Amino acid sequence: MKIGEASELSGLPTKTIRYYEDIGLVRSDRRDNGYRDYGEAEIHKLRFIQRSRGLGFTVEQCRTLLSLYNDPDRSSADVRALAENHLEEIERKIQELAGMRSTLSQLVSSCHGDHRPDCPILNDLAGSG
Amino acid sequence: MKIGEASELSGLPTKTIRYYEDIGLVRSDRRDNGYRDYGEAEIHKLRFIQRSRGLGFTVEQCRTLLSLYNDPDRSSADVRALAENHLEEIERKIQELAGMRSTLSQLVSSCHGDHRPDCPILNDLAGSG
DNA sequence: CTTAGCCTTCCACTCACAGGAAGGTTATGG
DNA sequence: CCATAACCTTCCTGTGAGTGGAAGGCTAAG
Repeated sequence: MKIGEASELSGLPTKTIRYYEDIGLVRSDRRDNGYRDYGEAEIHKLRFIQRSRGLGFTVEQCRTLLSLYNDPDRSSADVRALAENHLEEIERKIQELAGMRSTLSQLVSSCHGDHRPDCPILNDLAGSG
Repeated sequence: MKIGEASELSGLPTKTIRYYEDIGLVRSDRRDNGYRDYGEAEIHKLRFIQRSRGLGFTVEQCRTLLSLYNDPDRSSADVRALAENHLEEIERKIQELAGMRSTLSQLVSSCHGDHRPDCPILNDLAGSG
């Protein structure tokens, strides 16, 4: 199967699949004409990565997850630890964004938003609040 | 005042201040020895940027905010529109992260996390769920 | 025979800096 | 007078995770 079909089946852009090959995350066979050729196993791998990325794991974490997936002697504790770390990271980001949202929504609602130049948002950013 | 003190007063690393100068966001005078020299006005500007960045505005949005701040004929509606757009962006990111958190925390709690290789997290990523 | 739609490689760009090398300046201490 | 430390300068490279585009090869259909 050519890269276009692999793209459709995996949900990843062809550019991204080539990039993953560049960084050694996946591989591909080649046909005589130089085209990449994918089998079921690689598609499976690509979908695995697509799902992992969709949960916000970094590409390096995906690499680790893949190697854990392919290691029959892994312990589920290792996988869980990785996922827990990532979950904490997500939690941290949400907290940070929630703080911004809180401040910003206050500022937005305190700004009348008309043709006049007076603006509490700018006043706050300027430190006069 | 030299860049080190400007850094302390603004809360921005010296590297960042030089970068902002590179991209034309701020400026600085120079002493005879080539050192950057900052006055009150530039410090004020740096703090303005620091606060704006802290609320998650992009550097380009900071540039716009600064020019609005310096424009006596601005309308507060323009500022508010910018802030509202940004607020929506933040909301979107929070939603995305919350979705990840939801899925991930379910997966983490369904994984026993011991020495055995069987792992619901990997099973899910592999699409067998 | 040409056109469209695939595919290839390679290079540059994104964003917002951070790290580090190589070297100049200045304050302090002996 | 000299050494040393703590500043400062410019310039180059790297980050993460791709995206965009150029220049060119392959192939099926009309």
